[in-house]
Amino acid sequence: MNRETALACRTWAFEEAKKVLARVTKTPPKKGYVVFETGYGPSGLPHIGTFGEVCRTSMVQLAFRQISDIPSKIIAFSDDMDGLRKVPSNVPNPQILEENMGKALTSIPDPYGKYESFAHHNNAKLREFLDSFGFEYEFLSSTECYKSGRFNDTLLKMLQNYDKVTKCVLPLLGEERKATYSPFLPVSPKSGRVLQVPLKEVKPESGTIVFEDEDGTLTELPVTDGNVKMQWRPDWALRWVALDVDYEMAGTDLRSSADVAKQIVRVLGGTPPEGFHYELFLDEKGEKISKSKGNGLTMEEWLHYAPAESLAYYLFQRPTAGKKLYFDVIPKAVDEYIAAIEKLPTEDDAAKLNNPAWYIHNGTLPNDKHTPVNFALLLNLASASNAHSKETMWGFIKLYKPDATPENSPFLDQLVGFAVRYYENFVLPTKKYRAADDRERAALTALVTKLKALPKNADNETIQTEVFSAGKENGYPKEELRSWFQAIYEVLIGQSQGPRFGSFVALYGIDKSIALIESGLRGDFVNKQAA
RNA sequence: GACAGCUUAGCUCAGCCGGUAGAGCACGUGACUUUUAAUCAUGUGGCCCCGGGUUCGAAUCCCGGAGCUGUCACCA
Repeated sequence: MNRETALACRTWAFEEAKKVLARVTKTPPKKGYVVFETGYGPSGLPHIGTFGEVCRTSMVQLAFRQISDIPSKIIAFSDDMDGLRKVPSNVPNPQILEENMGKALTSIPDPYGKYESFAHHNNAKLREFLDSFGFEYEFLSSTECYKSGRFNDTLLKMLQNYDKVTKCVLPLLGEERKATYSPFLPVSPKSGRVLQVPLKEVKPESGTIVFEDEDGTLTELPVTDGNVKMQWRPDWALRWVALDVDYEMAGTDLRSSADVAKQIVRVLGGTPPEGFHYELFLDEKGEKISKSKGNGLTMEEWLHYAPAESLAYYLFQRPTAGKKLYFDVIPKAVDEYIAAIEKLPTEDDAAKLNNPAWYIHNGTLPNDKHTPVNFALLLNLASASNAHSKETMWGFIKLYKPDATPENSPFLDQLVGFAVRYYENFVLPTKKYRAADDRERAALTALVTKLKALPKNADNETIQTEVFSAGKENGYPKEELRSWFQAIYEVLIGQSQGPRFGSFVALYGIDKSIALIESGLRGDFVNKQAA
């Protein structure tokens, strides 16, 4: 990739990368590489926000690689020394967590019983999650950073600037909290809990703080080596300085806190990282997605109905705009991704840099994402054809694209699986069967007779002809044939529209189709629906 | 109240370092099909939120305003 071309690109990812380039051009990083950080709170499991942040940060890193030779890495930082404040609802053995309230997450036994601590469990889940998408990153544990002494120098600097640091945070706090606020949270040597207590004394010269422990004893602890954790805003600044972070993006909800953290970095004589604030996800009505309300889509739901690449595509689109995240955006994202991927090989470098697919595939041309059929078509096909299996779907696909097979179009095969799920979860529940009236009953009965007379391997057209004549011979004049077919769908499939019925029978199987019609005549579907 | 984002076709949105307004869906028409769905072709449809400014020229830049949405206790 030509550097000039890359520098001319104006997508948000390149604009971000250029900010980083300007930063390291001004003061080259002493560590010899550029650090992109993403943060993660391990009291819960990874979710779409986690994915979005790492995904987007990776895109900025990719852009940066096009405009600079300085090596770079992404750090996934886990805040696993935070005290546990709330027992998550979806965890087994909640009493274990209950008993360890307030302790650092890495000091609490794993309620799943698999890892050495609750945080280790959640960290493992995070890594598993990130790895499953192929992200490249270096994992860092807050606890390890504190305990190993990696943060010591910066912690001492924080202590020397205790008043200034505190002053940065105070304007953001409510009156009550202001009174007791301290940027340092001592870990009680007795209970192991991370304490939110006012400090009795701050001793920069000895590198210690004095506070009243839970049992009332006056205790003095060094701020170094994991004896003390920093409250989250200074904590953020702490690792920006200690790890010399060059870039970190954050949601707009953290804007003011990020600004405070930046101030603290300056107090310590550092340069705050570059970064921008992405907007939060909204639901269909433009309201904020929250777990308690249960509105909007979860990451699992998205991945249940569409490939991860489509989600990455969606996340690439204007991160600074609030994005509505609900089911209907998925098919569009999938199809736009498909269109992008099809276009990519034909584009010159400048155009590639404007193509989301380039970012999604880390600047490479994937050769296994081709599909001759788009997702919208598959969704329609699944609903129309009553498809419960990929095989049925493939039968219909072959009518349109005779050359396509699951073997030569694995990505399409994957999409077919998603379309079937969509059908089963969204369309099936809305089906409304009705009973056949007398004319329909006569025609359907005639159809059964005709189908029984056909050879097992009769083709679409032959069957279609029989369907047609069954209607014609049983009271449907030519101009009413439309309602004959409509009746077939309403009685047998529970929809007013369906596939070409001859094709349907050929694929579904003549015997099975006969059984289906007989069930319909008996009223099985209507009864089942009533029950 | 402070700050941020959004406001462009019926819907969802793209475009924005200024140069005759775009896509998908929906809708209309046609082709194909012994019905429908699908597919293909084609078409209708915009005071680009309002007002001002800069400019030969503004959806795009600047100023002012309106509406919608979000964030701003504690915790992280």
